Amino acid sequence: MASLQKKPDMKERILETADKLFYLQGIRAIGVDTIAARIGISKRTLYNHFPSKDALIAAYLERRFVQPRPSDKPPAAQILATFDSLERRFSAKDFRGCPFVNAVAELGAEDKSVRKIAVAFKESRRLWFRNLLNQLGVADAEGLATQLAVLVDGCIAQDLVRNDPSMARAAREAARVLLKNAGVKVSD
Amino acid sequence: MASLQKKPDMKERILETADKLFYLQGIRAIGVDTIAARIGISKRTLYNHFPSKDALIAAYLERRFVQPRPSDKPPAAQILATFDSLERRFSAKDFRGCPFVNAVAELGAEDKSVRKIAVAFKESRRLWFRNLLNQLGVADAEGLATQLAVLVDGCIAQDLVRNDPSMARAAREAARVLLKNAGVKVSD
DNA sequence: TTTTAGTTACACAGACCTGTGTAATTGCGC
DNA sequence: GCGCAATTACACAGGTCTGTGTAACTAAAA
Repeated sequence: MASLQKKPDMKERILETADKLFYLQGIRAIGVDTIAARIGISKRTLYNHFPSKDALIAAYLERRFVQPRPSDKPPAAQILATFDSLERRFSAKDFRGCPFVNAVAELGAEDKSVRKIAVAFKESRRLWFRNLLNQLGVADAEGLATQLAVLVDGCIAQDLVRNDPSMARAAREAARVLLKNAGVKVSD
Repeated sequence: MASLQKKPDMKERILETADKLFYLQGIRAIGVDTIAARIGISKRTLYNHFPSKDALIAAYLERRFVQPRPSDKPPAAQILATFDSLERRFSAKDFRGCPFVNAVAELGAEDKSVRKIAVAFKESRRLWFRNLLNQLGVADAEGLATQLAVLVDGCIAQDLVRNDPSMARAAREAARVLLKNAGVKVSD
C-alpha cells in the first residue's frame, strides 16, 4: 500500500530521495533501507536499479554535477552574481555545504572515484571563472580564476559550520576587490 | 603481550591514536576497537577513560583546538605567513583538510556539541586576524578578517579535494591584494 | 605483604549495515 | 484474458558497530 506507482522513472525517484538524504544527513549516515523506506519501495527494488550502494553514491554525485546555465549578463556581473546566488542558497535551511567536499571528507581519500568527480566539479567551476575572465581581458585569468574558486569554497565551508549566509557577501566583496585590482570595471 | 605499559598517561595515548585515525580516515570510519587495537590495549581500557565514543570525539576536537602562538613578526607578515604555513601542511601527505569542517560534514548539523566547537575554532581564527588588522589600523578590520578566514577555509577545501598545495599560494596572493587594498603596506 | 587501582581477555547484547534469495503479486501491453 | 516485467514481502547471511559484564591478572603503593 501507499505505492501508487507513479510512472516517473523509479530510478529517478530513488535518486531524488537518495540525494536529499545523502546530502542532508551524510552518505555514511544513511542506509539503503532508509532510502527505500522513505520512498515506500522495497529494498529489493532499489537493488534492482543500482547494483550497490557505491553505484548509488556515484550516481548521486553525478546528478549533482550541474553546470551553470549560460547567461547574457556581462561577465563581471556573472561572476559577482555567483556569490549572490550562494547567499540565497545559504539562507535556505536545507543547505549543508558542498556535496563533493562533504563526500571526500566523509569517504576519505582512498575512494578514488569519489575524489575524481569532486576534482572534476571543482575544476569545471574554475574553468567557468577563467572563461569569463578571459572575456574581460584579464591578464592572469588562470590565477584569478583559482582565487575566485577558493573564495567560493571558503564561504561555503564557513557557512557550513557557522550557518551564516553573510559569509557569501564577504566572499563577494573580496571578489570585487580582486576583480578591480585586475583592471576589471565593476559597478557596485 | 606487546603492552609494555609506558607510563605516559593512557588517556593521552588514546587521544593521540584517536586523533591520527579520526583525522586521516574519518570519525565514522574508525571504530573504538580499531583505536584500542592500534595502541595494543583492550577496548575495556578505552571505555574506562572515555564514557562513550562521543566523549572521545569531543576530546579529539578539543585537542585540535590550538591557538597560533604569539609572534614578534610584523602583523602583515604574520597574516601572510599563515598561508605559507598552510602550503607546507598541504604538502605533508597526512593532511586531510580541516578537522572541524570535516567533523561537521560527517556528523551532520544535528550534532550540536561538534558544531559548537567548530564554530568556536573558526571564530577564534577570525578574531586572531581581526586583532592583527587592528594593529595595522585597518578601517574595516571586522570585514577583512572575515574575508581572510574565508580564504583560509577555501584553500583548505580546495586542497582537500585536489591535493594541490599551490591553492595556499593562490589564497596568499588574494590576501595580499586585499591587504594592499585596505591600505596595508605589504612587502613581497 | 597486603591492598588497591588499572588493565586484560573474552563473551555478549542489541543495533545497524550491505547485499542476496525466493516465491508471490501487481499492473500493463497485447 | 495472458504473458511479462517490475515490484513486493520477508527471511537471512555475514559483517560491523557501540557498549557492558566479569573474573583474572599485574604492578606499585601502603
